[in-house]
Amino acid sequence: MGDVVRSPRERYREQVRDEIKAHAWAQVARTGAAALSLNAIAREMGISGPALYRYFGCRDDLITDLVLDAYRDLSATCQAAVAQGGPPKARLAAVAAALRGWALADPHRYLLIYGTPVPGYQAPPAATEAAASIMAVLIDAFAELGAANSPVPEAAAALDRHLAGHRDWAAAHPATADALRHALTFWTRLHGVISLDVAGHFTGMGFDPALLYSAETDAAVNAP
Amino acid sequence: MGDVVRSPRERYREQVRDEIKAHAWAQVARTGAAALSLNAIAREMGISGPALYRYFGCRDDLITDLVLDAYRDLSATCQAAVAQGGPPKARLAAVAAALRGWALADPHRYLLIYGTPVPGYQAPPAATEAAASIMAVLIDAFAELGAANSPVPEAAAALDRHLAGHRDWAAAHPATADALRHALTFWTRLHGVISLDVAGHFTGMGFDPALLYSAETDAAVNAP
DNA sequence: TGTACATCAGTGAACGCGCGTTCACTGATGTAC
DNA sequence: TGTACATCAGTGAACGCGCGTTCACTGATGTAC
Repeated sequence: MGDVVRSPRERYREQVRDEIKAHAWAQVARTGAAALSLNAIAREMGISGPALYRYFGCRDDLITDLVLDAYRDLSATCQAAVAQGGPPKARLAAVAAALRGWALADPHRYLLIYGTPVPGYQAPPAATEAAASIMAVLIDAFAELGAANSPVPEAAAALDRHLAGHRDWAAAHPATADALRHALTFWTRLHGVISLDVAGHFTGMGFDPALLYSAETDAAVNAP
Repeated sequence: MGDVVRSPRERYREQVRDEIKAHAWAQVARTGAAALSLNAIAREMGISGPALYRYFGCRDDLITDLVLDAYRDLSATCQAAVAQGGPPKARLAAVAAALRGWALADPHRYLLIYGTPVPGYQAPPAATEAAASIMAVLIDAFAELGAANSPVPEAAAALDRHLAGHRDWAAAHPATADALRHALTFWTRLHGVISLDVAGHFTGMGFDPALLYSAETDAAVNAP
């Protein structure tokens, strides 16, 4: 409140900020975040380089904004997918599909948050929190799903015992270690397929990554 | 043959090439491959920048050399792990352990080949072949292991049917689609854990990635 | 409603930096007679 | 064994480029009386 009514100047500022970010995203999509250049953005916008400093303190501030926007957008996408309702397994499948769709729509945006860290750039704490909120969606769904009936292999059971005492990342969640393990596994397996796909490591192999992704989603949802 | 006896000059050339590459690796380890600089390497070596052009045609040639060396080294590491003998499952577990050890020993080396592509750099065909030789190790092991007894879920069965007709990447292998699927799954799952680990996405979460890795290795080896 | 003042977006010049790459050269090392 | 020549590693100057960032400024927009 209070900022609901904005002066024309404030509206204008926000507009230009958004335009800068739009060009930044286009540049990230083209060459990746490491090559992001303030001068290039200014050139594309038809303004001088120093003008950008009215809107962002420095290059890293811009990147931080992009990172946070990406996290927020992905988090919202996952939450929207899970909110479609239905049984837990269907909702998890929906999250998986949404995640892949989001990643393929703009590979460099996915790589910006989950790929090789940008050299010299340190992500802010808010990014970690945003990442945690994405995990929370998964934890909730697996918690509702409950443990599988099939016996848990020893390696997985060992992980469960460990997670029971090492759950800082899910401190706010009352979920069982079983749910935490499933959420972690879901995340790493889907990331495994997506990141190799997005980095081009499947090209030339001649199979359809979508089918591999489906199989992995299914396996992660139904894992013991 | 013929190049077994080398002139002092040839020996010297090779020595300097190796030294350049050693410094290049150190730089990659420090800041990643995208930031690799010929001038910086020359400076570290106490020679002038242009001197490097006696050894590498251009910056991309150096990167290509690093990429190929990384693939070759990883391939040899996996082959050595598999060659330790024992039943297929034990050998696959050995490969998994070797892979993680190799990645953690030099995270940026792993990211150089499996991470976000270096902007503007196109990997040579030889790199794809090297990558295929790593997959071959996995395919062989799973082929020897044979299909699991447990029933195959529908999503996995669908992938099997697809792979039976889309196996360009394993054209040289007589392995069943089942073995191909297991090899793919093994690769993507382990990559999922390793890449998130190496990119620092587990830091602050408070659990031990090694246990997650063990559980995933176990699940991939014993998958239906 | 009109005037005086404050705010602030954007400019253009400049700084210092590091990059990849070329070029003509020097001087040491190796080769052939 | 000694001399003449060819090879070739490495140098230093230079090219053009783009980067992030600062600074003093102009001129338009908004605010207060």
